[in-house]
Order: sequence, then C-alpha cells, then structure tokens
Amino acid sequence: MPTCAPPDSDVVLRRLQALAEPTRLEIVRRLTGGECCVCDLQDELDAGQSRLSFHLRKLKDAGLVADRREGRWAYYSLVPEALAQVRQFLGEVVERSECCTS
Amino acid sequence: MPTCAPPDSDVVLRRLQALAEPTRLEIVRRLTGGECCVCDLQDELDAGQSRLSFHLRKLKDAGLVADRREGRWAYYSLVPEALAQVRQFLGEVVERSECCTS
DNA sequence: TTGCCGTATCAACCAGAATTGATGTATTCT
DNA sequence: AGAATACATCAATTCTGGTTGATACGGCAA
Repeated sequence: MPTCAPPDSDVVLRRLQALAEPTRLEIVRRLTGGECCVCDLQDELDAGQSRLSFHLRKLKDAGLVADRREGRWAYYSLVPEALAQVRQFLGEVVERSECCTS
Repeated sequence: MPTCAPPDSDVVLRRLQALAEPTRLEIVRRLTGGECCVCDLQDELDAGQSRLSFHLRKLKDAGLVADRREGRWAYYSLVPEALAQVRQFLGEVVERSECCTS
C-alpha cells in the first residue's frame, strides 16, 4: 500500500511534467477524439514503437491516461478528471493572483 | 521581428514546461500572494541567488511572470492571463474528451 | 507446436536542463 | 570615490529525460 496520499501539489507537478513534452502533449490531443490503440497513434504521430510506449507510460503513471488490453492490442484513453484537476489548480492560482492585483 | 505568431499550442507547451519544475511551481505559488522581490523569494524557498535567478528567467521567458525594477530590487509578479491560457487549453481538452466519453 | 504480431521493457547513449561558483553591472550608502 | 547590496549572466559540471535498438512477453493463427 502507498505510504499516504501525496499532497495535491505533488500530483499536479507530476501531471504538469507529463504534459510538458511535445510528443505527449500531442498524444493527449489525439486522445481527445476518443480511445485509441497504440498502433494507430504510431501511424498518426510517426513515432517508433518503443518511443511511443515510453511516453504512454509516463502519461499513465501520471494518471492522465488509462489503458485497456483487448487481445493483443492496447487501447489508451484520457482521464478527464486528471486533466480537470490540473485545470482547477491553475484556476485557483489565477483567481488568487487576480484578487491581489486588483 | 518574429516570423509569425506561433500557434497557441507552442506557447502552451512552453508554459507547461516552465511550470513543470518543483522550484518554479513553488515560485508561482508564492507569487500568488502578490508581487515579490527576489531576495524575499530567496529566503522563503532556500535557493541560491543564481539558481533562483535562473528559474525566474525561465518563467519570464514563458510569459508567466513579469518583472519590475525599482532601485536595486527586482520585483516579480504573476501574469494571470498567461496562466489562464494554459487553464483554458486544458479546459478544451477536458470538454472534448468528455463529450466523446459520454 | 511454431511462428508472427502488438506491446512493454531494458540497456546504452545522447542532449538539454539544472546547479554551482565566479564574474559583471547597476544602484545605494558613507 | 570606494564599498556594499541586489540581481543577472556565464562557464563548467552534473543530473535528468528522451531516443534507439535489442530483447522479452503474451495473444493469436496456422
């Protein structure tokens, strides 16, 4: 079992790190259209299999995508709540900063 | 002059990259409380002067913070619109992904 | 079973980013 | 003027992350 729930900011940081890479940001963009199997992504972005797998794992570890195995294919999809959490974090920063500025 | 306005996604990527680092994310968090001079940040986070300056520049280059010189002090503050842009980008991803899921 | 296909993982390598200590540059104070 | 302060920048090193090619694993088909 995990030692304890990590504070939100750690999770947000991990997710920001996962998003802050061109290939991965592009993957996220593609997955916006819905679930996608690795081989499709491989064609669309033209990334080597190993490279793509590496980035998908990063996204998965950050909780931004989920995978589903079906036969020998792996399908990946976005986890909207995870994206939403990052979005909310930024929202709070914006709000607080604006209330100080005005 | 710049060749042309870069597409939004490039700017978003740059800003995500700037945010995706512990020290810099912490700086952003501190600046939420309002404008701050470098020496204060230096005390709060205990980061060397050079290191802090390095990270502030990254944030500034990404357009996330602005600086203001006053005498021998430099004051940094958040640029809410920049944060808001990233937030909006994530919002669009979330929206589109949710409409596909449901 | 054998062999192929789709993916994941590993090890070696490379590139870019972060850290550190030194130097540079205004600005203020005495 | 000279010294000290607040900050920026540079050069050298170290660290971290990404890429690549090889290998491993599980599912399927012949």
